[in-house]
Amino acid sequence: MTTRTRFAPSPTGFFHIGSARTALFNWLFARHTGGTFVLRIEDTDKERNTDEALRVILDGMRWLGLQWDEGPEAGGARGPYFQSQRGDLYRAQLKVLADKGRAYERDGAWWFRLEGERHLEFDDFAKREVEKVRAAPAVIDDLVRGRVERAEDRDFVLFRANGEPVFHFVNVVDDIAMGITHVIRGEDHLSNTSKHVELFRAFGAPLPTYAHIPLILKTDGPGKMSKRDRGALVEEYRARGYLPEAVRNYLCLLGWTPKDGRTVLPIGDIIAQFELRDIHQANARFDERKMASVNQDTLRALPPAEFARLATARLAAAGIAPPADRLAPVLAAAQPKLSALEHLPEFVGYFFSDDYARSPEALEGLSRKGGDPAARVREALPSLEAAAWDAPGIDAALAAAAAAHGQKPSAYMAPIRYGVSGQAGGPHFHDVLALLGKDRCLARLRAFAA
RNA sequence: GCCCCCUUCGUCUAGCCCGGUCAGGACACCUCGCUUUCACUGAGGUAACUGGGGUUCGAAUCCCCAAGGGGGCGCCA
Repeated sequence: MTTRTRFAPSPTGFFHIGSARTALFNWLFARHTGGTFVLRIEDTDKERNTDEALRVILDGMRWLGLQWDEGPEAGGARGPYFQSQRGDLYRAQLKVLADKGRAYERDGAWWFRLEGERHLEFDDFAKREVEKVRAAPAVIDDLVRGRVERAEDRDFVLFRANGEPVFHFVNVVDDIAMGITHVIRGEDHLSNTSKHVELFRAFGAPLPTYAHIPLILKTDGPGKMSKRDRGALVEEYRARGYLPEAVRNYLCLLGWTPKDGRTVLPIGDIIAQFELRDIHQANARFDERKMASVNQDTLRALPPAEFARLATARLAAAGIAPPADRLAPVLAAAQPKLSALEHLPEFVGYFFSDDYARSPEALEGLSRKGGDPAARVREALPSLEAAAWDAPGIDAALAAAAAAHGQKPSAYMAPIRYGVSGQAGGPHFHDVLALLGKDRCLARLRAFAA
């Protein structure tokens, strides 16, 4: 039997990192098993569904490289893939349940009828007397959680009085109609799964295999990641210049661990190793620093041509667009030292303009550990002016200045770097000086020392 | 209030199923090295089995209880 998984987002205008991870695990499992990955849009709540909201999801999925086999803009034999277009099916399936005596109308809405002894009881949560049912517990054989039993104890709504079907109903009807074999979703759905099992059984349909994956929690503070948390939205990483394969790689690490012990690895290797049984049971806390570290490693490992392509676009967006022949050597020097594309403009901007920003924090740090940076530059200037402008020549100049003023040669490097770039860090010292050229370096150093 | 899930370094985790290792790795942090900066790199270091009972010669690992964390309980998805 070929596997069929699905990701069924509701277009809210955001692509939450937790949703992306759910989509990712469904995609990974489909790819691992050679199955089909379906994208279904749960847009039953008409109020807040817009084209832009849909785009956020589709663009985000494609950006992460999670191409779906069936769904919007991909087609497929089990469509349409928008729930807003499947109303006839839902009404027909409601009638099926009604004919079996498992659905009934009350207060203008249609309800699912549980099987079991009924009685009235005061409900502490609803704060009123309600009709409870002693139904047999639904049994879920979850690939991640193991055997879970939970009993529903109240009839629940299938169709609202306004004629719209509710999530639990459309979700199950579609999963049956679309032949979904594995339901991989967040643990927040585990308690609701008993409703879904009741529906599958009422329809006489076989249960899919369930895998409820752990949630992603806030970095600090209580609860799961929410839209308002920093780093919670896929589109945020895209805007900041994160590499999609790095974001995807990090997401794999929340709730799953590669068997080979690597943390940064190609997606093909992840697909080959990915098993639902290996998904963790405990919730994972989001760590932006580790994500940044994965992004950094991925960035450094990029083929230089690919790095150059992305870097050029990033710089252009910041208004820095030098000719390719001037840019290429700078980018070659920058790639091994850069932590994120996001920082590229200030990392290399001073190569292309004399109007660059000086970092006050960098100056403060320099002064704190090395004395007066301008004084060091004044000491080094005469020998630099006489130096041959290559690494040995500059080293000799620094050594001469050091000998004359009772300093270590290294004491001059940070002040000189700051003098020519306004930064505390950057490409290798010698690369910076060579790429800027002697004249520009000396001019900047004189200005700084004055 | 009721129900469900979970519990190893600050964080992500390996180990747990099939009891016996100085409880391993990664990120972060700290220290030192690279006559010489750096968002680089190398070498070290700090740091964890939630608690209590039980079974056992022996428990992170098996069982029970408690506590803590998370989720669900809607005519939202």
